[in-house]
Amino acid sequence: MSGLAANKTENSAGQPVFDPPEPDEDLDFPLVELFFFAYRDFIADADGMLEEYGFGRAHHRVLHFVNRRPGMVVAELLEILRITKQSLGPVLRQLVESGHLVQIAGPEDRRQRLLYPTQKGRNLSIQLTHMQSRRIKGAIEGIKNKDRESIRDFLFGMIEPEERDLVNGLMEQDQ
Amino acid sequence: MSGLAANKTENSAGQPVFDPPEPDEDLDFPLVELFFFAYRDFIADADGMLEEYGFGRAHHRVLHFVNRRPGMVVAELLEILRITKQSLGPVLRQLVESGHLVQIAGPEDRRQRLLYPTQKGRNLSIQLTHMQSRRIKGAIEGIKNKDRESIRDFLFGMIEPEERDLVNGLMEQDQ
DNA sequence: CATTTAGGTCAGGACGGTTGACATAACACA
DNA sequence: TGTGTTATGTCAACCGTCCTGACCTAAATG
Repeated sequence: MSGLAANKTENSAGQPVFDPPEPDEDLDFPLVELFFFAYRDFIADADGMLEEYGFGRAHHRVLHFVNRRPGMVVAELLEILRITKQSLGPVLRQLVESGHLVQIAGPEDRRQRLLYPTQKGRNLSIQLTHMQSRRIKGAIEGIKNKDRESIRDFLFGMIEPEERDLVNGLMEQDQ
Repeated sequence: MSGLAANKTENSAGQPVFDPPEPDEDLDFPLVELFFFAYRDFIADADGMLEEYGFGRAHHRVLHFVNRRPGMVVAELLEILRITKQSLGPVLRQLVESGHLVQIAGPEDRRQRLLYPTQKGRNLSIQLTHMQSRRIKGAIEGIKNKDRESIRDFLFGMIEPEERDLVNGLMEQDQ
């Protein structure tokens, strides 16, 4: 009974089983899967380092964006991360307790809590970004026509159109 | 007290606060962030459709790889997904109960449970991949020199080197 | 003064993962 | 035959990261 080979359609228990999908110009399996694997390994770089501090990916994201935008208020952070304040709460508290971030009352609106990295938080964030940048740099060096612009345009094109202004705002400090 | 502007280093409660990181050739903030946002929106496409079935991302990944490799055994799936069998268990059971997958005893080694999609499972997987492929296609169309090869090489270069053979094996059916 | 806003917190729950321990069926081998 | 190993499944306990709902304080706003 070798009838279940991948190229034969077969029946079992009344349930039909099927061959692998045919190649289709609108089914780009290779790029879909490469994106999945690439992101998995891209994020794994940082996971190990974060583990040493007892941090997870949520801490990483908060640390990253506070370093990118020192003085950010909590509401801005919630908007970027698209999570609720109840979910941000513990993460923020741990980062403050561990001395990676500080919260300072807003100079004009004292209800606000401006978020700043400490030197410790800045160092960790830079280390994490450094690891990820090295992987990106290595990947760009591996392609035929070393075209950083194309990669940037491609990734930007992957972002939901309505989101692009928000992301562009975040990027305005660099090109 | 407007001394907390982003370009001034300041002290508060004994904790130093800092300026945004300087541009650095080994700190590619734009691409790091674009990768984050791109993956977020790439994955969000599928989430809505999955929600209608009460499925999450774990179901998506299982459904995808079983469709790509019909007849895959459980151990192979665990290796690709890098999760434990305890964590796969409920996901697999739900997909079988909902009629998206079937499990068939291996014809040679009857301990094995060969995984096959049903027509229902195949349809859903193709729908999901179609959405994601359209986003990728749109992103490639948006770049200057429409070079699919470069994108593929870039994403492949992002994958952990020791993992590349495994991923290449998965891709061998297409170019 | 009343209302709204920024932020924090408590309670309860869901999902998706983990480790450890154990069970079952089937294969492999001496 | 028996013994050990392999493929898979399951029970229990736990963790991280999200959620909703409800409620609170302090400060700004009218």
